Amino acid sequence: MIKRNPNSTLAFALLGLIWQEPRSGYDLRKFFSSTPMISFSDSPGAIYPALHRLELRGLVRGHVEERSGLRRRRIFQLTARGRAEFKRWQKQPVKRHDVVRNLDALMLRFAFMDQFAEKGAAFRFLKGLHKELAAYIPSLREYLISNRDYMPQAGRLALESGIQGYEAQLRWTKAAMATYGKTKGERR
Amino acid sequence: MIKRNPNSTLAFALLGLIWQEPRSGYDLRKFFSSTPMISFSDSPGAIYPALHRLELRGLVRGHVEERSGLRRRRIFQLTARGRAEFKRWQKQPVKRHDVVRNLDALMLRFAFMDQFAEKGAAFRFLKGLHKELAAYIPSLREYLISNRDYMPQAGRLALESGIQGYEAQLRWTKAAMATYGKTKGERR
DNA sequence: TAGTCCATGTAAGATGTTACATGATTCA
DNA sequence: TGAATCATGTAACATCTTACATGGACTA
Repeated sequence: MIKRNPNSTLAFALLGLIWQEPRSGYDLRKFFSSTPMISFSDSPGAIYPALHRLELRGLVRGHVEERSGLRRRRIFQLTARGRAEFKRWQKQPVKRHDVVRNLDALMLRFAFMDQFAEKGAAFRFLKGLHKELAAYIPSLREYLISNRDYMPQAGRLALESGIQGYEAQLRWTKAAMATYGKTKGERR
Repeated sequence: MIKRNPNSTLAFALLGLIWQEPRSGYDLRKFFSSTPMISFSDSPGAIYPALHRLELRGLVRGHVEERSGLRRRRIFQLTARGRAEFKRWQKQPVKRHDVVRNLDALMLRFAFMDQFAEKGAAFRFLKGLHKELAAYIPSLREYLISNRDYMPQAGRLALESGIQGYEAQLRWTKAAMATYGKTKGERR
């Protein structure tokens, strides 16, 4: 029977890394702890159960590596199902909800975009992200203007921090689109 | 017996809002869904259980509002323990771990800073945040420089997005410190 | 009377955190 | 021999998500 649970952000991070090259749980933990993907937990209590779930769902397959010395490692690879599921995740349209609640997951999706998604997916993703940011930022600005006088100073500043963060993201999005436009001769 | 569980980010958001003024679960849900705090879930399945936990732990107290018509509301107030717990949370030092894994919670802490924390806490918070950002950003830059050539293009771009987000946060932090310096005559 | 808003709640289920446990190998 | 590193795992616990349930009052 097919499990109908949506995979977590961690699950997709694992799938993406394993697709890049087969890796063990330990490899993945080390990757998280020693690269900017440090924003993911490298705790064994998160990673090993997540890998087992992926295996149960048929998205990865692990096999024990034979080697002398050292404790045996289980190396995981993506299955065809795993690759399909990852692609499905990558090509979902960018929703406001993602921008508001889950920007990190969105950027994770993008990070693997030109390795595993179809041609043009990265550019489409950026266009969608641009659209949602360009719609969301003014609504935050309007809230600030209307409520300035009723908000405590720190609250006001905190909101400005959020707005400026989204504005930086918007600038990045434009620059990234230009990159793809140039590199791939993509047109709107 | 005293419960030793750390409260969640949502729990502290609820405590801060209830401290501002007594509110019902419904008030809190509406606040989340209609302001930039939309980044919190307004789902009843998150909010009502969280309020019950806070009450169990003695951090809030709810009482049923008497009124004709409409269904009764339970209005919550902070207890002395709730206020103490919130202050304790606010004055924790800024750690790199917070910057890397939980920047949103950090900004929530700041958002209530000049209402409920002691004088000078906001400025100290900003100094700590500045220090951690100024230390973390170069380590991301160095990773990018060392690994540029081995990273896929989208991965590189995603990392740049993260760096630029942190840089925007750093600029904001400096500007906010200047605000407090001016307003309060605070000195380093 | 049907729909919408006010208002609070629970149930099932998955995921994540922290802490603990274990065992092999290498190196000082 | 003790410490560090490689390597995988489990247990307890809390929290969150989604979906469902309920019921009063207002209004078109």
